This record gives sequence, structure tokens and C-alpha cells, in this order.
Amino acid sequence: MKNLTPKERILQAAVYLFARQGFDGTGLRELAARAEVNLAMINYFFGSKKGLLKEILDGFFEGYLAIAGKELAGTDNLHTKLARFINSSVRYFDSGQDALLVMITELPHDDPDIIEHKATWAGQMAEVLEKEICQPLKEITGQNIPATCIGPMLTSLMASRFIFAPVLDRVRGDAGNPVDIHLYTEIITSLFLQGIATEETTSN
Amino acid sequence: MKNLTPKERILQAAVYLFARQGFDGTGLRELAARAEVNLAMINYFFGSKKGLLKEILDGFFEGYLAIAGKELAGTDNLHTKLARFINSSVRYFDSGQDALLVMITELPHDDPDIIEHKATWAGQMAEVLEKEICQPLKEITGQNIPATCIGPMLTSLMASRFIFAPVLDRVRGDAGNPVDIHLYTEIITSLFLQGIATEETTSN
Amino acid sequence: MKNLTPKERILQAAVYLFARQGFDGTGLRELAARAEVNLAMINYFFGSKKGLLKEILDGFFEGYLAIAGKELAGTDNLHTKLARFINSSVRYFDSGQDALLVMITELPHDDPDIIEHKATWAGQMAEVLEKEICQPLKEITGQNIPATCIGPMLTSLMASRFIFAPVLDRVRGDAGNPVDIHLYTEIITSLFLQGIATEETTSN
Amino acid sequence: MKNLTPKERILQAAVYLFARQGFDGTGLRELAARAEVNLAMINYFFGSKKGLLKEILDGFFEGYLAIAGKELAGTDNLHTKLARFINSSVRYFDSGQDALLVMITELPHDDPDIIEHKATWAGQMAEVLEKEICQPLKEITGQNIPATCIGPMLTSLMASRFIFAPVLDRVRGDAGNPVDIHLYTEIITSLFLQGIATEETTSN
DNA sequence: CATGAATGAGAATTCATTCAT
DNA sequence: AATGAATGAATTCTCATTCAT
Repeated sequence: MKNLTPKERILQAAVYLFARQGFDGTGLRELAARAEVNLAMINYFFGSKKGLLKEILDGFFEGYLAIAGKELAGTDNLHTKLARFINSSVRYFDSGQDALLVMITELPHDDPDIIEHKATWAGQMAEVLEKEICQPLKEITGQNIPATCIGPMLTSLMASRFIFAPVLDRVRGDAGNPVDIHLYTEIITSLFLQGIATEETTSN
Repeated sequence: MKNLTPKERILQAAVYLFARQGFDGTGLRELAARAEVNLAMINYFFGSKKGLLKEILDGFFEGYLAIAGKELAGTDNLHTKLARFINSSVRYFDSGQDALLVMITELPHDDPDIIEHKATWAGQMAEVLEKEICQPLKEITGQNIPATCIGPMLTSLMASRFIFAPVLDRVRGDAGNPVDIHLYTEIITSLFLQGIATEETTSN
Repeated sequence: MKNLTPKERILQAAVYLFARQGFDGTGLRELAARAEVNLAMINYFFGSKKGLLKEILDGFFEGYLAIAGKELAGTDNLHTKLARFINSSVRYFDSGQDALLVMITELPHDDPDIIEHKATWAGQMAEVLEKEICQPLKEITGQNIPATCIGPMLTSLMASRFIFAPVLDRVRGDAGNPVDIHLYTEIITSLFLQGIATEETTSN
Repeated sequence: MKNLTPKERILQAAVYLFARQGFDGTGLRELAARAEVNLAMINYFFGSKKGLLKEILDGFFEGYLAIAGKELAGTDNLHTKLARFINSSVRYFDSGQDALLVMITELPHDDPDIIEHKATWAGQMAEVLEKEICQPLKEITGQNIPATCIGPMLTSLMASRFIFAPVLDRVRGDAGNPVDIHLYTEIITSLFLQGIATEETTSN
């Protein structure tokens, strides 16, 4: 872990701490200590604390957008593409839980700089979803649900386990066994595509 | 708005600011100014800034839990009960968007005091869901999805619009027309119960 | 302890806390809590925090001065009188250790109000000592040591055990057995009258 | 006085103010102003206000212990060594009156951090005194007075003039002439070694 | 590149005190 | 006599940032 460059160490420490204490709840001193880096280097590399946050968000969105672009493109049917997207996204979220949490928890906060930045990424994401999900959906079912509605829903759904993780660890206690990550993916996929309780649906 | 008691004004200002700037991002000075209250009164009434957060979270969870208790109880079939719960919850979230955002964004942060507090509420919620949703679901479909999985999913799903709201306002621009709240409720309900793209489901 | 008047409870709590945390280190809230009294009552009874300190100092000095007046007066020889004075004083200090500590630790601090107050008492004490100790001493030994020198020396000497008590408790550990109070009195008396190591004195 | 480093200026101002107003009675703002230093530098250099106090106490104890080690060691007889020790100590106290007062007035206060710290020093001092004073004394006179008794007595006695100084200045008025410091040393030494009123002792 | 020193602004909290009831 | 509410000032301490070296 010491064979990372200072900049990488800072980034890594920042994701870790921001996820657990929030952006405003984390001091640069604490961050510098964890990254084993001189305090002044943070501003040296990232210009400001906010610049550091931007870089983290950038990294997360870039990867997420890439997944959307890759898994949703092509000529496969919508089901297949969605299943693929959910699968990849959940794995992405899982492998970068901290970055996901930073994104989610900083989403609603209305710092002018940051919100503009987030909107840019969200806009690009919406474009992809609009083209690859909403349009096909409209053709099939007639429903016209905008990407700005379905995107958040899908993202929140996939992220739910990670958002609630710290609390759930306490709820279940030490002996609790959370749902396996693969099962979790299946549940999400199944829920999103067929809803819950399909049996009952037909019986009623 | 001035005919509220100081304590109410503080609470109101706190929800407003915490939702927009985060708990740590909000200073007590700013809060006191907005509540038109002397700075020292906040500690006088709530003991500490954290005490104020706890009271906000309490208020939110109490209402949410009450809805779960009310709408999910009874002998109606699962579909009906879920539809009712979603309907009430979304309306609850909508009418108290700020409190919802405070809850969501503070969820992952691992302050020892707060996390314990949140876990208590989450535990109670999980009990209700376990009994009223998970058990019936198991009997009907055979699936054994724990409440600690389905609770977060459902909550995140219903909250998605509000979590992303500030960003989406920018994405859509000023002329954007978000989905109507009733339609939003319908979409959530439909998604949760039957999944998306049901037509295609049967055709495939 | 609850059958004391509020005023007495305040005084008692104040002596206790001032001795352990100092005057400035003790908050009125803490004091009110310990005295099981409403915060506002302290100012009600004593006018101010400083008024409370004055009353404590008054109580101590009054008792100390009374002892000096009683034990040093009369026609007995100086030795006898001094032994009596030391005996009574040490017993007085022992029975009111907290008040003694408050007096000692607040002595050097130069708050204008308080210092004037202390000087008044010290002046009265000096008069007694001058007449009952210094004058006789001068007649006997020819030494002219002023009361403003001998008073502090004698008082500090007798108080030494109490001043260092909290620290010594740690030094000796839990199993430490401090010198018995009667022996302590004897040591002080003997030291003051004959000095330490008298045997050697004669041999040298 | 300006050609001292900021850290030195802080230390100097702190000793001055703590001696006159007590540790808790002195604000960091006032201290920073007197040291002509930015407020934040105090915490920067000393970590906390308490850290500053610790450094002051360290400085004092270190010097005092060094004197004990130097003046009490050796093969001279006890009288000579004690006289030397008293002489050096009084001179040390006189040259650092403020530090002495800080030590004395903070002695009884039972802050956990500080008391532990003080106990460490007191323990070392007690060891020296035990070996160099108490043991010889026992051999000569048969008296077994522990160092934890004789140490406080001796220290308090030598410090008496400085503890009472602020009050005595008022008692004597402006024209008062306190005992010369050399005479003071002689009185202490004589008192400690032969007691007061030796003539009378033999005559009675 | 890297760092220790330095800073002004602001953080949350506690203070002793007042006053209407 | 007694109290809960309220307050302005001050508390210690941390903040992100800058800069000379």
C-alpha cells in the first residue's frame, strides 16, 4: 500500500473517509495522516478539497457511464441488456462501495460547483438510458417513462444494499448473514424485470 | 412562520439546511440565523448539534414506521397492502422531502452515536417488514428474501426521485417537466409488483 | 444531606468543586447540579460566582483567625502556645481540607476584588501573629522576623500535606499509608520548634 | 523580547498569566495577544491548552529535580546538604516565581491527565529525598519520616513567601519592606535545621 | 517536489448572568 | 422563594489554505 504514488494514496484515503464521515465531516489533516502524506500536498495535487471530491466523483461516473454504454448497447433484446447492465453495475458498485457512497451522499447537496459537475455526468447518463432503455420500452409497452425517472430508480435500487450497509450490520448483529452478492443481483434483476410476487400476480 | 416556538423554528431550519448542505456542512450560526433564534438556544434545547440530528431522524422514522404498521397490517392480500404502503410512503416522502434526504445522506456515515440510533429504528422497521411482507411472500412464491434486503430496496426505490432531485433539476433545465407525483407512485408500484416491460416478459 | 437548606447545599458543593477543579474550572451548572439546586438560585443567594468564593474564604479565615486568637493568647510560654496553635490549626485544616485548598490555590491569583478581601483577613492574622509570636520571639532570641514572613511559613508548613494530597495519593499508590494525622501534627510541631535532626545539630 | 521564537513567547506569556489568573482563568486569546502570536499557533505548537500547562510543569519539575539530585548527593553531612539544597531551591523558586506558583496552584486540581503527569515527577522527587534525606535521618535520629511527608513540607516552606506574595504586598502596603531573599533563605534553613526559638528550647 | 510554519475565519460549545413569571 | 427560558460574550479548538524555503 506504500508503493502507491502520493496522489493515489490521497485519493484512496479520501474515498475511504468521505464514505464513512462525509465530505464535510472529514478534515484534511486526518486525510493526510491516513494517506501518509504531507498536509500541503493535498492542495498541491488537487487544488482544493473540493477538487479532490470532483476527481472522486469523476472516477465513479466515468466507470458507471462506461458500463451503461457497453452493456446497454447492441441489438439484444431489452431484457437481456438490462440484466447485463444490472449485473455489471452491481459488481461495479460492490467493488467500489466507498466511491458509490460518496456519490450518493453528496448527490443531494447543493454546492453550486459540485452540482453543476454532477449534472453534466447525469445528463450523459440520461442520454444513454433514454436511447437504450426508454425508447425501446416505449415501443414495446407504450409507456413513456423518462430516463430522469428510470435512471434514479434503477441506480437507487442497485445501490440500496450499500447505502444501508452500515446500519444493517448493526441490525443483524454479528451473526447476521446478509444476502450473497450474486443472489442480491438476481433479486434486483428479477424485481426489475418481473416484479415481486409474480405467482400471486397471475393467481389474482 | 414566526408564530412557531423557537424549538420548532430550529427544527424546521435544521431540516431545510441539513438536506441541502449536509449535517457537517451546516454551521450552527447559519442555522440560528435562519431560525431567527439565538445561537445558544440550539444547545439549550437539543443539548448538541447531534441531538438535533437525532430528533430529526426520530421524527422521520416514527412517521415512516407508523405508515408501515398501518398500511401493511390487516388481512388484505399482499398486492393490495404493498400498493397501499407505497402510496402512503411516497406521499410521506414527498411531503417531507428534506427530512428524507437528511435520513438518506446521513445513513452511511458511521458516527457511533448516530448509527446505533438509526439501527434501532431500522430494526423495528425490519420486524414489521419481515412479518407483513417477507413471510407472506415466502408462502406464496417460496422465495426467502430477508427484510434487511427488501426494506432497503423498497425504501431506496421510493426515495429515488428525491435523492436525485437537485441534480435532475439541472439536467432537465428549467423547462423540464418531471413526472407527476401520482404517476411516479404508479410507476413504482407497478415496477415493484410486476416489474418493468411486462408485455415483453410474456412474449419472451 | 438533603435536609440542608439550598444555600448550605450550594456552599458545600462549591467548596467541594472549587477544591478539586479550581474556581475558574468549575461551572455554575455543574455546581447547581451537585447542590441539587436551580441554576438561578446561586446568583440569587450569592449575587455572583465571586460572591460565593468570598463567602467560602470568609468562612475559612474566620475560623483560622479565631484559632489564632484563642490558642496564641494568654501567658503561657511561646512553645506551649505554638504547640497548641499548630495542633488546633492542623485539626482545623484536616476537618476542612477542601476550604483550605480553595484558600491556598486562590491565594496567588490577582483578581482585584478577591485580593483586597484576602488582604484584609491576612492583615488581621498578621496583627495577631506579630503580637503573640514575633514580639515574644524577639525578646527571647533577638531575632526580628516579621509576621508577614512567619505567618506564610507556618501556614504553608501545616497545609503541606493537604496541598500535595491528590498527587501523593498517586505516588504512593493504593497501598500507600500516609503518615497518621496525629503523627503529622507532632512532626510539624517538632520541626517548627526544634528543627529536624536535632541530634546531629548538637553533634556538629 | 521580540527576538524570541513564537514558541518561547507563548511559554513565557503562559507562565506569566497562569501564575496571576490561574490556568482556567486565562483565555487563549489573552495569551496569544500577550505573546504577540496568532491564536492558532498555541494549538499548533502545544496541541492543546493542557499541553501547554504540561510543558510548563515539566520545565519546573525538571529544574527542581536537577537541584535535588545535585545538592543532596555526595558524602557531606546531612546538615550541609540540606542547607545547600534549601539555598539552591529558594534561589530557583525566586528566579522562576511564576512557574512555581503555577505548579503550586495547579497541584491540588484533579484533572486526570495532569495529575498523572504531576505524580510521575513527584515520584522521582520522592525517590531522591527518600535516599538522600530520609534514610540518613533515620540513621541519625531514629525517626522514620517518609519522603512523601518531608518533601511537601520542605517545598511548601520554601515556597511560602511566593505563594503569599500577592496578598502580602497589600498587607504591607506600598512602603512595606519584605524580608530580603538571603535572609529568607537563612530563616528557612535555620528553621528547618534547628527550629524556631532555640534559646527558649534549652531554657525551658 | 515537498514541507513546516503560519493564519484568519469559523467551528461547536459553555459561560455567568438576567428576567419574567 | 424559586425557576425555565433566554442571551451575548467568550470559551477551546479545528478548519482549509497559503507561502517561504
